[in-house]
Amino acid sequence: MTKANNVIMNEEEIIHKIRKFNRSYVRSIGLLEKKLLNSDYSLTESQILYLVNDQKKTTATEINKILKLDEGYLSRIIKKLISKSLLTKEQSFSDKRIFEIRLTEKGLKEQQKLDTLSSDSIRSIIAHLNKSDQSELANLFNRIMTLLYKK
Amino acid sequence: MTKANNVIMNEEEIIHKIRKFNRSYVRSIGLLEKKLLNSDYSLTESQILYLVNDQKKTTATEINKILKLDEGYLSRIIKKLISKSLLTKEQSFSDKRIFEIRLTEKGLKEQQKLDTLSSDSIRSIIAHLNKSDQSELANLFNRIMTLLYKK
DNA sequence: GTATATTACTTGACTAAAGCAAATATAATT
DNA sequence: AATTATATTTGCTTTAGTCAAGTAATATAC
Repeated sequence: MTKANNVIMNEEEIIHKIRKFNRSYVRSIGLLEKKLLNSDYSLTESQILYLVNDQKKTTATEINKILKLDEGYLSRIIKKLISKSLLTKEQSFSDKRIFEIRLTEKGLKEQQKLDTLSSDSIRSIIAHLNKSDQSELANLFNRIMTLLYKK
Repeated sequence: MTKANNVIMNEEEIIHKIRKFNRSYVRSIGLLEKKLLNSDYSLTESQILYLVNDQKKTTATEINKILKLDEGYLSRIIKKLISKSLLTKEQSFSDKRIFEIRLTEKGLKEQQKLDTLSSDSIRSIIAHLNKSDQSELANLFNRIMTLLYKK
């Protein structure tokens, strides 16, 4: 794996570099997402479809542990996606407060379509790099994930 | 600098890793921003203040080359920030279509406050890492910037 | 040099996104 | 059995963002 060089930076410099990255990267990803979701689904809707697909069976509360939306707002979005026949909602037998949410066939197709669009948009931002640089990039992202989130 | 290892991945895997990063990282940064801007300024407003400070003197058009907002919306936000005495707007002498935008003293103070909050929020996500890992992290972000944007 | 097009910005009217608080239903706790 | 907590929904409001038309100044084309 990528080996760290051991030049210790001061905290200010570290934070500055991260923030600089955030400004460029988060902005460019944001613009890409906006463009590519144009215009069938909102970003939030597509995130919900992604999560439901990822978890196969889920609930509003589960989704909201990740997305942290307003509960009423989430409830309405789910309702909307059900009305478009992308999701189903079924009351749990063992706990009737809970409603299990799943993708329909149509929902799965739509989510796969969104997935492809999202992959395409990433492809476009790495297209100018050769294979070796692209692989390095993936390793860099991966290493950041490890540092930030695996503990 | 960080040395690439030369294992070439296939494109699918590369894109998968980048998207995985995006989901975690962009989401966590988004949540942080939301929390910390609570609640004096919107994210867009604070971005505008950041840009005006960065560029010292700018225009709506310049800002929008970066933020790509609706022009009418931007116009209104600027108006709002002027009404809060954070910005000034002055018609250019050489081209009277153009209005030069600057931070006021108060605007500068507010932007510095936001800047501090933003730095604090980054500090909080790297706090669990030792100095060496923090430096590595900054280098990783920096290297990504180079790969993606410098060409 | 005047008509036409373009640029920079603004305004009005609107839709979409998101937040807040109260309400309903069920389950868990005391 | 009464109280508290969880999961979701609804009504109402605010904030964010879009669209199209409009004004003013400048640049370009004939």
